[in-house]
Amino acid sequence: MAQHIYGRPYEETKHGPLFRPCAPHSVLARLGDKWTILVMSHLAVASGHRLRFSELMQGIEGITQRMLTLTLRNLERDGLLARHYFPEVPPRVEYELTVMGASMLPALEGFTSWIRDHWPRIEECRRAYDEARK
Amino acid sequence: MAQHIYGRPYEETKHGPLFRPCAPHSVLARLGDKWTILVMSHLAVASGHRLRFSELMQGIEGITQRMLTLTLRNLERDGLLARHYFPEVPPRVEYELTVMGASMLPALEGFTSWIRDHWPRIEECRRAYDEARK
DNA sequence: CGGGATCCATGAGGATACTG
DNA sequence: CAGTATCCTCATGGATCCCG
Repeated sequence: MAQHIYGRPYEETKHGPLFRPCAPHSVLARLGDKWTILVMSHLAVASGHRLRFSELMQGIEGITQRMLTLTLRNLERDGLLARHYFPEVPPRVEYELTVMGASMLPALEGFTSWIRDHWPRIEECRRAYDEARK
Repeated sequence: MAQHIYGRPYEETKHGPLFRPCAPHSVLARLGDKWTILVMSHLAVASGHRLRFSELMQGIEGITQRMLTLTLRNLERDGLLARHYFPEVPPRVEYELTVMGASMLPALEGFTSWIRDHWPRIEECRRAYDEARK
């Protein structure tokens, strides 16, 4: 029988619950990568007007051209980002969040605040753990 | 000046907002890995009684001993999981979520439901994107 | 039983150079 | 300006074997 806990599906077997890796996890995996949230946040702040490639680069400390390009392509592929290309000389490209993309960060806000509230304790636990095994 | 958007900090400069990679992101990165959520979910279902290493292995399809060990160690290090070791022969080890660990999945539930609601559309966007560039 | 140790394949991510 | 194209390093994760 299919069950859920906190939105995650599992099957109830005679040996106990059985969890499987599932496809939607790719969304969390993407969010967990190094630059995605920073790019989306920058676009969210700009909400209303689009941002150019160079503006995004300037606004995200340490990102390289390559990683910005890859991050933007992945977001575009998922339908979270719209890319507007103008074949002028020199070329101009503008980016903005789609409606779906704009709805994502607010949905994550509850968890973001959980992290903010618990981060000091987590850091403390890590230090204690590392210290005990040094 | 320090500002925030959806809980994420950034600095307002004369060239526009500036975002930096920040440490708490490691929590999201950990959640984005392959097994963490499945392990935590299994422990959450068992809430009230502890689970043994072998029970966790059985309940998570495809996980190897090595990855289960690594995932458990990381959770323990962050203070999300408690490990109880009994030096018998053969040895027995029991795991349970800490109070902080137990509070994490509920905090994530809002975003989990966002994923569930938007997943079909994301899949559709990916197919369309891949099709257009084939 | 619950790992640790080791080896290996893959992919993320960084540095640099080049281009339509 | 907004990328590609290469090359490189390192971390993640899988497979296998061994051990107290």
